[in-house]
Order: sequence, then structure tokens, then C-alpha cells
Amino acid sequence: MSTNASDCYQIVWLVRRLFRALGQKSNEGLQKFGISAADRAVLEFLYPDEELSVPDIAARYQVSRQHVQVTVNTLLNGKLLTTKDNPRHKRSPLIALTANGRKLFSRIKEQDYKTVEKLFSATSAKERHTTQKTLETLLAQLR
Amino acid sequence: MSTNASDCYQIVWLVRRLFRALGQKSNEGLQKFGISAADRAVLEFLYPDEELSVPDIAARYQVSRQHVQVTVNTLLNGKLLTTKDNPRHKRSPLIALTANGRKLFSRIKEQDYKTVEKLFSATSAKERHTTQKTLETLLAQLR
DNA sequence: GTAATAATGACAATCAAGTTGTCATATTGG
DNA sequence: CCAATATGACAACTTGATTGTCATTATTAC
Repeated sequence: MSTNASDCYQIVWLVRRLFRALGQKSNEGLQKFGISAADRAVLEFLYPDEELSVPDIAARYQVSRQHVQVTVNTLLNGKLLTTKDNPRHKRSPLIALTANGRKLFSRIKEQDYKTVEKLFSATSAKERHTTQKTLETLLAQLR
Repeated sequence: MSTNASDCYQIVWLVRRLFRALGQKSNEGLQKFGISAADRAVLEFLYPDEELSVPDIAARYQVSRQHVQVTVNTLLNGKLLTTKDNPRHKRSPLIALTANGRKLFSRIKEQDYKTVEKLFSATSAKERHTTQKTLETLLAQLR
């Protein structure tokens, strides 16, 4: 387990660069659906049929509940999300996708799938597997 | 090359999550040095002894030259950067680290190294190598 | 059951990173 | 030399997100 700091560092730097590059690409793709990256992240947590309260989402996303609240409110307003009774908390409803929301997000995912397939076309399944595992390990370490 | 879109997608999602998590961690570490993440990115491009004009940095960072300009100006102001004659352009000087800047950034890197070593301690050299290669491939694809 | 404590939603101000637009001026290259 | 372009400076704006505060409602500890 001789950890070479310089290699590690390189990966961190790549994650940063990649995030920004992906972000640009992704926002372009998102535009035609009329939702923002922030909206998108919330939808991601609920797709396909999660039911979570606003504070739940915030905790998973590791973001302030106020931020999630605002985003959820706009999505509720746009009828992409709906509220359901929360058996565990009387005032804080569970948030779930509407049929519309689910349909929209699946279209978004479909588009994304096409994009990432192209993006990853020069990588092997094995490399992808290792990469995924490594990134998951790192993320877990940061919790 | 049977690209499994769902796996690819997962990696993209991980990059996003990881970026945010790393960002938080990194900003904490940066605080005591009194520089921002934006500052840091610029320093990174100049360390240890690059000499680049503002538009050069912007092009490499893939960010607007105006943004880089502002950041560079604050760093010039703080004596972490200095200007040098640009043989290729009379009005647009080359930007380089001062001794101070270099020292500061090396201290930052040192701290980061310790952090990432811990962070990556549960990964193998081989995994890291594959991950790095994969991320590089992706980034290259996005240029 | 009631009192203390914590959680929630709503709202506002703020922040940081970055973009876009514009201007005057300098610089470059045909 | 002149047209086209590059640069720095400045300003307004956007976006994702935080922090602080408030009133209200839940939950819990007694």
C-alpha cells in the first residue's frame, strides 16, 4: 500500500478538470429540457421512484437543506415533483417524481447515455470497473 | 468495446459527487493559506516555474480570460505572482510565481499530499494507474 | 401531559466561481 | 500603413450553494 502522493494528486486534479469539462457538456444537453444542473441533481436522487423528504435529500447530497428546498419548490411548481404523506414526519412531506418528472428524467438519462457512450468509447470495461471502484472508495473515504 | 452506458453514467455521477466532496475538503485546507480555490487553480498552472500570459492560462484552464485576469490581479497584488516581459506580446506580460508564491504553493501541495495519501490509502497502485489513465482519456475526449 | 428541544419550511442576504458584454488602446500581421 | 485582432479593465449578471433568522410544528425526555 505504498501510496504515491503525486499520483493521487494527479487523480484529484483530473477529477477537478473533468468535472468542469463534464459540467459544460452536461449543461448544454440539459438546456433543451429547461432544467438546471441543480434541478437535475435532485431529480437524480429521486429517480426512478425514491421518496425522500427535503432534509433527506440534502443529507444525501451533502448540501444545505435550504438549497434543496428551493430547488424542490421550483420542481414542485413545474409539476415534475409531487408531495406524499410522510409517515415519519407530519409536516415534512416525502418528495417523489410525478409521471411527468419521471418521463422527463428518463429522456434526460437516455440522452446522457448516448453522450457518455461516445465519451467512454476509448475505454475498456475493465478500466471502467476499476475506475468506478476507485472513485467509490474515495467518495466513501470523504464521508 | 461494448460500452455499457449505465457504468459510464455511474462514473460521471461519481466524478460529480467526488468533485463536490473534494472541493469542501480542499477549501478547508486552503483557508489557512488565505487563498481561494480560484487562486489555487491559477497557481497550479504556474507551479513550479511556468511563465504564461493571462490569455494563455485561460486557454489551458478553459475559462474566460476575464476571470483569470481578476484572479491573477489579486495574486499580483498579494505578491504571490509577478510579471515578466513577454517576448511574444508587448502589452501582455508573462505571469510567474514569485519566490513567495512558489514557497506558499509548495506548502499547499505538501499539505495536499498528506491529505490525498490518507484519502487513497485504501487503493492499490494499479487501481490508481488505471483510474488516472481512464480519466485522462475522458478529459482528452472532451477537448 | 407538558415542557424543553430539535426539525422544518420560508425568506433574505451573501458568497464564490465564473460568464458575457463593452470599451479604449495596443499589437500584430498582411 | 492599415485592418483585424488581442489585451486589460470594468461592470453587470448568472448559478450553485451557504448562512442566518423566524415562526411554527414535531419530537423527546421527563
